[in-house]
Amino acid sequence: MASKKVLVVDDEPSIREMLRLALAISDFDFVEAQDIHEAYRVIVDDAPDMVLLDWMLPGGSGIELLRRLKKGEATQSLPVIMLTAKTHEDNVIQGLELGADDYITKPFAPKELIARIRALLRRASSDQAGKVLTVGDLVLEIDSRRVLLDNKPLEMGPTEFKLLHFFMANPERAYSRTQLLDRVWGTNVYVEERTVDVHIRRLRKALQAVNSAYADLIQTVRGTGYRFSPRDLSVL
Amino acid sequence: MASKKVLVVDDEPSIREMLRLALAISDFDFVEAQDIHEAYRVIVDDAPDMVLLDWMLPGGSGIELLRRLKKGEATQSLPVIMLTAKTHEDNVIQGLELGADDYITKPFAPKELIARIRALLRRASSDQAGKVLTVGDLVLEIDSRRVLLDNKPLEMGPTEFKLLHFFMANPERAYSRTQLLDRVWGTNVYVEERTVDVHIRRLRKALQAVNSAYADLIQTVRGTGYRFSPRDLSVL
DNA sequence: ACGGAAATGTCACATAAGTTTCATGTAATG
DNA sequence: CATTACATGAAACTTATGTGACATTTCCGT
Repeated sequence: MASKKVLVVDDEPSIREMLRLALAISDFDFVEAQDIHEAYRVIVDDAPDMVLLDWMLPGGSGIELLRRLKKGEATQSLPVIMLTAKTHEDNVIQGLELGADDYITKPFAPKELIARIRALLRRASSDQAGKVLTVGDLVLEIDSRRVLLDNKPLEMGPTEFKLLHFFMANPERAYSRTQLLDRVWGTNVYVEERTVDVHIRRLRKALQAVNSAYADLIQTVRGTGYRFSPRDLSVL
Repeated sequence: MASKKVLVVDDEPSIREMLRLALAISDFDFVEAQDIHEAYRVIVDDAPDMVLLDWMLPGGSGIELLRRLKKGEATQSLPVIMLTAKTHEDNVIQGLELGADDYITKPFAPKELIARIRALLRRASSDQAGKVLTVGDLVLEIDSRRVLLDNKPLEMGPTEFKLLHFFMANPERAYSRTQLLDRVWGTNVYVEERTVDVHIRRLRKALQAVNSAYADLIQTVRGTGYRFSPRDLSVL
């Protein structure tokens, strides 16, 4: 299973390093940012599964980032745990009101932090359970791990399933091969970029086998990568 | 006998810890949740045999969870004991009306709690008696511990029976080997994941021996685990 | 307590399925 | 057209699952 990716936002390199280690031991993927600006960029580009957010940051407090995240459609359900100093209890309240999911006061035991992260990710993924993604007559069932087109099951391998899942969850946007590798294959996997092409082809093939109109959902964006575009589906 | 699994839903870590101990002493399995969201997820994923539900919870009172459980087909018969503060007697009435099976007011003696849990589980398991699960011509009789296909008895060991029972109660969903071990073998059992394969094979073999079409009910979901899917049964 | 049947879990090997890379063909771009 | 990027088929490889056999344990009847 691809491990979950945690974004750590803290201006102290030493703290980031400590967290990197703690997370690595528990088999989490790790990305980092020193300020909220960088953090936002990482969230958009790397799509972490959750955020560990320090409250005291130079150049815009964590609260600002949190507010921004909760405003955005795509980011509002991203789980956030805040890291606060013990003294600022009012920040905690403010943070929770703004939609942080949990908080932990510094200094903290890595073990506890990991436990909280696990709990939070579990909670978050249970929101996914029972969910079904739909585009026209194309249905992707997460629970049963199946894809149906016109009520007929589609044959595809695990990678194609993940790829389609990603596309259906992120339509109408072009992704580079590198981005796809990062987000579908997982971080720190190293394969040729061209491999993506092959899986795209297999996915198209699977769709085409049942209903050829649906193969066009996956569009090549020359010089960039690929895009999943329900908008252009003539059948709809 | 696999011990019964009790889910404790309480936001106080200290109370969860106390209950964990009390339950461990009496040889119950234990799972926990801090809020109703997490609780629901645990119910779906870990299938506890009953729930100890605190009434006062942040982010959605216990009443909400209870309502949700009673609405769901699969969860409505799950036994629930509520934990309430002495002062809120009206909550008790409301809870019982909604379908809680029993209540106990805090503070309580662990001994009494255990007694109530035992009583409730006894009651609940006798409700199960006489029940029969059916998929097409496949009939599983819970109390006689028998399986019939086309009116002919199927030969299988207890583990295969439990496995089939679980599948028939939870169709159309892919389960990992780990999940199956958790839910069919029981918590804190330590066996190889691949053991599941062997039992799956024995179960398929038993089905095939009588009616080969039914062997396809148990599908391999490569990279994930297995799925029981009546939907694809051509005979229906 | 004892022997034997039944059930279980583990292993080793066979087979199947899926993935990546590569070589080559084809289409877009300026 | 020359160039670049993408599509595609197939080989080489990797990984996951199926399967039979066996050692061990559990359960019974004696």
